[in-house]
Amino acid sequence: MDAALTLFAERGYLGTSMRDIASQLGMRAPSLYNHLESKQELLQDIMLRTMENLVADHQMAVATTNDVAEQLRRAMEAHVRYHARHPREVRIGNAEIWNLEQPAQDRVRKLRRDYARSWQDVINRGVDEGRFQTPSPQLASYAMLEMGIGISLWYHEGGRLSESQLAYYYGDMALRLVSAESG
Amino acid sequence: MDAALTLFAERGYLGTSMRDIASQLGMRAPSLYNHLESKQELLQDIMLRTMENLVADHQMAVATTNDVAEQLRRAMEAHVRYHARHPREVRIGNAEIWNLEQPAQDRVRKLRRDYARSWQDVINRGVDEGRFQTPSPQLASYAMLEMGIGISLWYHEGGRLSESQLAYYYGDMALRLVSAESG
DNA sequence: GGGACGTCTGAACGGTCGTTCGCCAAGGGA
DNA sequence: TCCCTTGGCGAACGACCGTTCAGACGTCCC
Repeated sequence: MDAALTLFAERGYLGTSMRDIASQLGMRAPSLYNHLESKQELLQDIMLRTMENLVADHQMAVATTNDVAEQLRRAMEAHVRYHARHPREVRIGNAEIWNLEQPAQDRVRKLRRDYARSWQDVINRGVDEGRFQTPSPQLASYAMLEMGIGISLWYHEGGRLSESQLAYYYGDMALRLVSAESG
Repeated sequence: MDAALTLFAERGYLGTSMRDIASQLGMRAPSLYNHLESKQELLQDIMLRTMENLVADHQMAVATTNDVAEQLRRAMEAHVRYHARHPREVRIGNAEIWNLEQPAQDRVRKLRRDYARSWQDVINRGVDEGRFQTPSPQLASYAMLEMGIGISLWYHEGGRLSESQLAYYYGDMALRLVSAESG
């Protein structure tokens, strides 16, 4: 539900009441229960869908080439584009894991772990092939993941930089981080 | 208050009740009001103190040298060390701005802006001196700031990397990001 | 026309929240 | 000994929370 996305992103899960969401839709709170089970279900749907889409975009991006430097660039571009396009989802995803009840919380954590591991695999392969150079592939991957997250906080569509410029610059920075020649 | 720090960091400001905090101290909630004005006062104290200390550490680090590459390295090291040493404060600082009432919220935002601007100044100077190379000094500064924030989420003292190793590696990555020769 | 269905609603539920109040025990200065 | 301060406490406050429920309305098929 779009209204919930906006409100959760702005005020947080606990800071948003069912009455708030309903009022955004011109209804009263009880009416919501004709369309959903509970507030928690809303959060779980949002977070699971968000992580699954992110991972899907990532895998698609990595699969489009065999050149490891190009893989890293495209992974970063997909990462950045996703964060620029879905800032509300990402903000919720990063802030509200603790408010997710089990077993959904563990499912999201597993998706995150898989995502991080896939990044490390790319970097490790680059190091093995002698294309990348870094003191710690793990730290490099963490840094790259984090770099994208901030985008969801300040990027908005009409800004100085287009989404494509943003993606290109961040892809560039990812390659610099491991001292790679740009693809 | 140390108990509030831990609880706010774990469950969030809205997810923590005065009864929770009191119970962590072996008291009942009303007793807390002998020592503080309100729950909001707790949050404001934590966040203002945190940002002021971070800025102070940063300015101290940058002032210790005139070489711009070394300034960038030391700024990143101070940034990383602060996030590794004060994970609870940083987590709260990043998650709870929206729960800060005015005028404290604007004060914190201003401190953040000043901090970010100081990073951009260093990078811009490096570019002007021909020591750094980057398509966008602003994006580079955002990326560096973000890189540190994640540390507060996963670093703990007994981990595989010591705080000093962490600081060194991240300083290294900051210089790589702007393609600078290490100091 | 009539009943079944989907949807919105006011009222209300039990619970938790931040905070206030009046009371009580302990301790120290006179 | 008396008094005053300090700090902790049970009870209680009004507000708000997520959710339930019985009813009211409209729309469709028969």
